[in-house]
Amino acid sequence: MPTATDIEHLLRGADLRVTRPRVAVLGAVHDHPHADTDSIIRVVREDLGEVSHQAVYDVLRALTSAGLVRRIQPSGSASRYEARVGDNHHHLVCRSCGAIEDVDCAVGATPCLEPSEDLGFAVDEAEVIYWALCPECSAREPAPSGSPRHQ
Amino acid sequence: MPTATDIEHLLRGADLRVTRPRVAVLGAVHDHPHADTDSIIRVVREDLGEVSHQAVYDVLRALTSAGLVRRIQPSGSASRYEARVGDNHHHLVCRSCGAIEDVDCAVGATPCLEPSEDLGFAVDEAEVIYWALCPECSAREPAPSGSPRHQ
DNA sequence: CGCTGATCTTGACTCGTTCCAGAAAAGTGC
DNA sequence: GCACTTTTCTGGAACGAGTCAAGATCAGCG
Repeated sequence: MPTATDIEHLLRGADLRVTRPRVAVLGAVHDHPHADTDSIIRVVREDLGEVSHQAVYDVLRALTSAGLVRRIQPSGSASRYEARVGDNHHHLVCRSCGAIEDVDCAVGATPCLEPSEDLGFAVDEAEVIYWALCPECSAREPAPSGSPRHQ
Repeated sequence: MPTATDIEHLLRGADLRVTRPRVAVLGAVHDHPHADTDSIIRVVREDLGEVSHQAVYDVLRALTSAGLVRRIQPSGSASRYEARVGDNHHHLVCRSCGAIEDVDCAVGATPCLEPSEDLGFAVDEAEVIYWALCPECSAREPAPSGSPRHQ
């Protein structure tokens, strides 16, 4: 939970101008990991009053390409963002309700970053998604028989 | 490359009615691994003449939930489908051109299907994507400086 | 052959996201 | 503080991927 000043430093460190929308968005992403764009817009507006959705999209793009946030797009749901970057952790995603949890890399420090054969590709990231049913959902619909609906 | 009859058997084996669109779609997925929905529609139409996009979407959904094809959705690109199912292999995806290659699981037979801590989630699949630059693209734009555009 | 429910067609529609352009506002370096 | 540049705002409009709904058609069964 970085303070407003921490966030300011983060922005400056990434050569980004410090603006109120940026501080608010980055703060929102820190406070609500895995939030989708819509929730972020809502949180930011609670904080600042009216902010155009356009601005939020712009800011999220800027932060993403500066590497301050990471964008994740699990199948069939809108983009989500998280501020935990740099460490390479993975995600548990519930097929039913879409809940997302962080998990540390199963294999080790420099984890799964190496496919068995790289075919000449220059790999820079390994993204792992564990598809699952979260405890609540597996209680509700015990056997994910047939086809799990994860739209 | 299964023949039309093979495909028919596959469909029947999965308790699916054998219709011309289904045969064509399943054939197309076999012939064009990692094709997106649009390309599949195009291929199917070359084969059968007019087919509604709706039908193709329906068929792909049916095939996916029957387990005859697998749906993959790398962040920021449309759904793609492949007919190689059952073995759990992973994908190399080029950030620049979107090319996809199969790679076998790096870790072993029952591979990455276990996060370090599962938080009570019932994991049924681990999806691994290696983000990379393919040989052609890394020749073209040597240093992927700044933010790779992979929209 | 004829029924029946599964499948396909048609066309409109939602959703999340991006693009546009000009004007206003705000951050930064001097 | 000022000028310069970037960012944001307004309010569109446009986009692609995917979905919905109603009716027509077809596969598979007896």
